[in-house]
Amino acid sequence: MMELTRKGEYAIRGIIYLAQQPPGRVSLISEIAAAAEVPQSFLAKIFQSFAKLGLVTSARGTGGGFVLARPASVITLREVVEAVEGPIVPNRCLLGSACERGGEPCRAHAVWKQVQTEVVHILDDVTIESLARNRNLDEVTMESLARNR
Amino acid sequence: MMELTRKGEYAIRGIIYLAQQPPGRVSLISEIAAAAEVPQSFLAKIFQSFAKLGLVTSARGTGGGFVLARPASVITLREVVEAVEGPIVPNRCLLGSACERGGEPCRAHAVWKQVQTEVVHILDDVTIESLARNRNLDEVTMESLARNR
DNA sequence: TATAAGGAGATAAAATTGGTCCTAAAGGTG
DNA sequence: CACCTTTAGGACCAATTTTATCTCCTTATA
Repeated sequence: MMELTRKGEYAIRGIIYLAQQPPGRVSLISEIAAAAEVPQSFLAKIFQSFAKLGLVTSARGTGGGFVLARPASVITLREVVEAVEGPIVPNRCLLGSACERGGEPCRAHAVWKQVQTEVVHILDDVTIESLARNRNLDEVTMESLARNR
Repeated sequence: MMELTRKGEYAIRGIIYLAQQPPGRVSLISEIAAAAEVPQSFLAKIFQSFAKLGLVTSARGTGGGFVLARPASVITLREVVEAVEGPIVPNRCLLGSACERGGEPCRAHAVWKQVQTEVVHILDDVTIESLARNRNLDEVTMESLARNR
């Protein structure tokens, strides 16, 4: 349950690669795909989404390619995931008022709302910069644990 | 992203109905399906899973049907969801060591672990009894008013 | 005129959302 | 006891949707 698809996985791998490049360096989709080990044609569409949402800047033609549109420190994991997977919604009932049966929202409505809030909060607190940084995961874990009290 | 399927939705609706019955009362799958407004043939399979996992007790033949195997107060939402949707896993990489690339786990590994822990914790804290209970006093009030008329 | 992204499909495989039909168990009846 | 009805168990089927790619054509640009 609640699984990220390959699209989300590839999106993260791809944008982390971009974040690891020297600032301003332009990367080709072919280069990113090779480095992140993801299918190029698939990644191309993922980066189209990124560009449309203003996460990356794209340029066509010779010398074209992709660059982060903002510093990696102000791009959150949530933005990246939602860019390709859509909003984080543990149950459809959180979208339209689609869970109303007999005039009442579904019994678990408040629980799903809580799950959504929690997950969004976690992903909002993770920047692409922190993921791109070369450090051991223990440190990252300790940090987020500390933030969460 | 991270959506519960209809199977999970139906599972919750179905077991809540069971929890709302007088203790020991046996319910037929046809009855549960009608009350919860879910396809009977689909619900039958869901309850098979419940039975196999010991969430409900089933009996065949005349007088047969389903009863909760434990008090609703000690059945958690997590158990119900995992019974039909499988373990709560926001990313495949949390299962086998399938996210290793170049000897390293994926960059976001710790984040997914944290998400998993959080969600599991929330769902573990919700009992079917709490979901089955009448939520607001207004409803109860309206009901007894209607009865007294 | 290369080059590289944008965008519109096309497609195969897998998962979802059901349904059908037969079997097995349990109770009731003559 | 034999038999019939009832009700869950289980195997299998099928339509639809989603996932995961790929291909090809267009557009912008150095």
